[in-house]
Order: sequence, then structure tokens, then C-alpha cells
Amino acid sequence: MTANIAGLDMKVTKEKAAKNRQALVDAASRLFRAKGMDGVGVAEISKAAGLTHGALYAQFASKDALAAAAMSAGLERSLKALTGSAGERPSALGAYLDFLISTRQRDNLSTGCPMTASASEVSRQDESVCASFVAGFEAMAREIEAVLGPSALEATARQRALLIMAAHIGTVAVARAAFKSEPALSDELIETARQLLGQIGGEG
Amino acid sequence: MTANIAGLDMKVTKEKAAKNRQALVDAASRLFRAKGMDGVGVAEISKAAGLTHGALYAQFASKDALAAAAMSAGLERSLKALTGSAGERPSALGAYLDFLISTRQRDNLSTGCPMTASASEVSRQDESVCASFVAGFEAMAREIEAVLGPSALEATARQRALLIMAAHIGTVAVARAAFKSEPALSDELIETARQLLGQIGGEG
DNA sequence: TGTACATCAGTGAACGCGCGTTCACTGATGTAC
DNA sequence: TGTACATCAGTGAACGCGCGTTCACTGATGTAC
Repeated sequence: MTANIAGLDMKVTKEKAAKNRQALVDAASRLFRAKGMDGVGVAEISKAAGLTHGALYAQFASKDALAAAAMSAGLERSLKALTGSAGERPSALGAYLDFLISTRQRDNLSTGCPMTASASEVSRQDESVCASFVAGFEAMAREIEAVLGPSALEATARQRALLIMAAHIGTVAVARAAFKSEPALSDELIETARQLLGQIGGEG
Repeated sequence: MTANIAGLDMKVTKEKAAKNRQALVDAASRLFRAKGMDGVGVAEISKAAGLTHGALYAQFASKDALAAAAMSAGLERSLKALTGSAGERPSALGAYLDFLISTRQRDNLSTGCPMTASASEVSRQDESVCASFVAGFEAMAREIEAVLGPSALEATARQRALLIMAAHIGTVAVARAAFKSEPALSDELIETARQLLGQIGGEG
């Protein structure tokens, strides 16, 4: 019914189902980041995707399964946004850091990186969600490692990439917590991490 | 009734009430760290404190109010444990880092630092909870700043203390997420952060 | 090409359950006389 | 010191509500003939 109302719909069904599935994943990813993984229910996710919760269970075995898919999709998108952010700028690492550690990242929970949004929650979720998270973390760490320059620290590029990853996640999480009551501290955290991680990464 | 059964109870009431209040705060602090702030209800907290949920509402206006008290108390205890960890060891910073970034911290959610347990959740909680969190963060950052040595980075002690704080929070959160599916990465994260933040802090 | 039928994404009512909060009540505390 | 009474921490039933999940059903898709 809806399909006929919606438009021309030649070649519907399978494509439509795939689109609905994607809509569920996108809505879940966005809402989980905005409200936390325990802070949003299947009804709200389904409604945001323009469906009922029954449709969700036709596509996913459980909320956990949807959460794993949402985490995976969100991280993939975030990784693409990261690598795309380099553009024609002189320093890829500088561009990466500007992207990861910024007021824009802090102030846009639902469009930001799922890692910073769910860092402390993910370890309490289903194992499949953790696995998606960790895979995304490793992929992004590899991307960063590849653009590092020399540094004053006694450390391998891998080590510095891991520190940059962990530090940017902690920085954005705390900057978000501090924003309401201490905005100056919140900004200071972001500027500090941006600057020091640039040095550590050998930005140039 | 319970009071008479319990024991000798000279000078009860106010003391007993204060003890019950403390029991609620302690149980809340522990359970929030273990299960997340949205993952545990007032019934479970009250039961863990040996009371009913009605008693909770005699002591606190709401779950949020209890959460703020629990965050505050948990951070105070964590700060004391941190400063106490220095003992007679040669380097205070080294002792601090061993305390903050360790498998012990990673593997004991309910006895660990509330900051690493709730980093990404706290910004979605009541403003009073955020404020407690941020106050604890600043207090611990000051403690760390006070024990820093020289560093190869171009950065003030304050800046390096903020980075150490943010990085250790992110490190422990991610190490927890990675522990099940990639324990080797989890250990690597902790060792890496421990070593690099030692260098950054001018451990010696 | 036209008809009969199996498939299956999606609907919406219903399930048991736990949530945060309220409230009438209990009974010991501790004060007023 | 002994009695009457106000206080208030704590109890436990009840509130409306949203949770994740199930299930009988619908109806368009797309295949078999």
C-alpha cells in the first residue's frame, strides 16, 4: 500500500526492503549516538525509520543485532568521512585531527563518530557490538598510523596512533560532559588535545 | 523494628539514617559503574543497600539526585585512592599512571574510577551529574599536574595533565571494549598509553 | 500473456516485565510537659 | 522520671508508562504453469 502511494515503484519489494533495512540501521545509529544505547527503544527507532517495530524484527533478530549493524555502519561512514577530510590539505594528519578533535565533533552527537559517543557504554553491550566497535577502532588507527610523521617521543608509529585514538575519544567524551557547566574547560580540552596530539603525531 | 533486631542500637536514628544514606550512595556508585547509569534501576540499588525504594526517596528527591551524589562520592574516593597510591615510591607520576592505566583498572568496573566507567554516558545525564563529573576531573587533573616533570613536548604542565586525563579515560574505556574479542589489543592499548603518557608527563 | 499460488516484508495488538515515582501507613525517636 | 505527642525514616502497594519480543494476519511481489 505504502509503496504504491509512495511513487512509481517499478522493481520494488527487494529494493524497498533493503532501503527499509538501511533506514532502520541509519535511524538506530543516529539515535544510539544521541541518546545512548540504553536510552532509546525499538519503538522510537522504528518510528524514526518510518516503520513499525514489527518490521524491525522482520529484518533483525534482536535489538542487539540491530545495534551491531548500526555500530558497524556508523563506523564505516565515520572512517570514510575521516579519510575524505584530508582533501587537498597540506597535512593529512592535521586534517584528521581537525576532523576528530573539534567543537563540531563535540556539538553534534548524532552525526559524530560512534566511538566517541559510545566509548564507555559499548563494553556493556552484546559481544557483537563490541566486536564492531573494536574493528572500527583498529581500522581508524591504521589510517592514522599511515600518515604519521617523526616525533620527539620514543615510540613507534603504531604506538602513537593508538594513543591518538584513545586520547581523542576521551577528549571528546569529557569535552561533551564539561560543555554545559564549564564551556571554557571544554574548549581548552579540545584545543590542548588537538595541539599535543599534533606534536605527538609529527604533524607537518 | 529492624533497628532493635539489628543490635544494641544506642544513639540510633540519625546515625542509622546517615548510614543508610551512605549505603544507598555506595550501592548506586558501584552499580552505576558496573551496569551503566541507564542500566540499573532504583529497585536494584535500594535492594543492594538493604532497603526498599521508598527509603531511597526519603533520602533523595530523584534517581538523578542520587546519581549526582554517587558520582561525587565515587570520584572523591577515586581521588583519595590515586593520591594514596604514590606511597613511598620513587615517582609519584609513575605511581599515578600505574594506578590509572592498568589491567586492574580495566578488569574491575565496579571498583574502578567512575570517570572511565561513565565517560560517554555522563553528558546525557542530569546537569548535576555532569557537574560532579567535571569537578572530579579537574581535581584529578590538578593532582597530576603537580607531579609532572620535564617533557620533550612543547606544552605547559597543565596541558599535559589534561591530555593525560583524557587519554587515560579513553584508553581504559576502549581497553574494556576490546577485552573480550581482542585481548591482545586491549593489553597493547594499556601498555602503550602507560609508556607514552609517562614520557609526556616527564616521569622520573 | 493470463491466472493461481507461495513468499515474506510489514502491521498492529498483545505478552510479561521493570521502570521511576507517589502515597497512605507504621513505628521508633526524641521532645514537651 | 513518666506520659502524650510530633517527627520522620522507612515500608510496601499501587500508579502509568515504556521496554523488548511474539504472533496472527495482510497484501503486494514475483514465480509456476
